[in-house]
Amino acid sequence: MNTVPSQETTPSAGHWRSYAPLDLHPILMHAMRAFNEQGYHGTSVRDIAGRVGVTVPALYYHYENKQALLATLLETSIKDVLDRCRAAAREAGDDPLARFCGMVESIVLYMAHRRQLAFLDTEIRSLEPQNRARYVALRDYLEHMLLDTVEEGRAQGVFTTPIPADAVRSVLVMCQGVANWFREDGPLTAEEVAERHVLLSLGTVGHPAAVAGDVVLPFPRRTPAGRGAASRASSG
Amino acid sequence: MNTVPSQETTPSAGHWRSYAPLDLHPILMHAMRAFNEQGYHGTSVRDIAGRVGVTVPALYYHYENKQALLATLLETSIKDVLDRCRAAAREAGDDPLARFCGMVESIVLYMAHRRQLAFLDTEIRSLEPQNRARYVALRDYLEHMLLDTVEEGRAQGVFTTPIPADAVRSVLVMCQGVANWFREDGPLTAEEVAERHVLLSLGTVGHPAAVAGDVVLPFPRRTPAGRGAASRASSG
DNA sequence: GGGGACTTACTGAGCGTTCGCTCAACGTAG
DNA sequence: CTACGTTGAGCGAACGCTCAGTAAGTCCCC
Repeated sequence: MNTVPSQETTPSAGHWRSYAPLDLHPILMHAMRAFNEQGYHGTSVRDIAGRVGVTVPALYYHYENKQALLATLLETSIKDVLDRCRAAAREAGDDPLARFCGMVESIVLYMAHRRQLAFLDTEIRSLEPQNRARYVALRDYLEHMLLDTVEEGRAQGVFTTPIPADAVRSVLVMCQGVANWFREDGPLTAEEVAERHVLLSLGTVGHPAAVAGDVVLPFPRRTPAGRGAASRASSG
Repeated sequence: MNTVPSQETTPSAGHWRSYAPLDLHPILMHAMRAFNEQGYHGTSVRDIAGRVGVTVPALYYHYENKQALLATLLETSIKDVLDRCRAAAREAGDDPLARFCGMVESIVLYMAHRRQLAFLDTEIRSLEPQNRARYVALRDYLEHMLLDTVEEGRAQGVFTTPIPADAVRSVLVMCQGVANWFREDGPLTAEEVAERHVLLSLGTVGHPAAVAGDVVLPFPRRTPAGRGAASRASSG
């Protein structure tokens, strides 16, 4: 069966910014939560079944095994980021600066809105080689997309970093990091976090205007300053 | 017993840059490797004992339980980073720019030279609340140190980021990220990676000179360009 | 519209294995 | 003779997973 969320693939403009409540098969939903709280190996099949409110065999009726749960979740997740990032890039057109900003925004929005799915990235180690290979290939593709944009921007003099590959990896790492600390009830909305990370990322790839302070992004805040990192809780 | 590495705390200048081969009690060493490869819950006590070449009870003679192995490893690790980072900051003196660069360099050097220890950071979730609290407190202290420096630099006009707290968190995330992908046999040495991350971090906190290209760091390379991310292997 | 064939979603029981951990006993070095 | 470091044997509990079986629905044929 492997019922998967409808994936929200309507092609309307800016659709990559909109997030309906996560709609996963109940088994996947509870597996995701359990894996987040206890990790893959720390979660038993009985635990997942218990959360769902069914027996263990019912779970095996829907999914081949425990591994398939994780693989399905991770693949669902990376494909959604990739789709949204591609949509953002398409919408931004050919200008490397706009593309870069759109891609970073889309990725960070995902990390915040789909935090629990995105956080499972820490569990790739628990994927069997074949599943991991598929996942890593998709993640590499995302990195490749971003790197192409940065290198084009560099050719046009928009980005000044002498080390685009390292810059892109760092940008992705810090975007991914959002899934580690973002909390819905924190001081910043997902949109604000995305905006801030666009600015930070521009600095990382060396966009002079951003660093000189010439790029003025609106920073609507729910708290006056910025220091309070909401819940620093180091992870699940 | 809980034999712990000699910690290399000689107070000579720049000592935070030097890394002797990791010298851990064999049990800790093999536990570290196993946790890296399979995660905490994915590793059995029997597996660790087997790697060490002793029986299970021998292991329990030296460490209270499996949890103590992880807690000891993580605490050893974070304390070492903290010591080195403090030493780097002390050596840099009062100038915020120099302090910031030194601290970032020291952290990245640690992530590369002590990759296997640093990578265990992904296992904090498996720490019991008490152990986790201690670990997180130390990590927060590190973040606080860096934030103070950045805010002082901001007051002096050295850093222009309007969001220092977010910038610092991002910098730390991207430093920590080094432990995920760095390989000793990759195209870059630990020192080169540290240097590059100093530059990237300067961009992230908005150091204008870095982004304008005025800060020229030497970039000795083992490979001509930079794109090749060595082994991207997503994790352990 | 009644009935056989088939499917979907699920259950209780339990398989064999492995888990973290313990205990009594042992050789050896000081 | 004592303390240290280790061992073989094994505890109870939990693990991932499978089995045979069943209630309820859907389908199409006549």
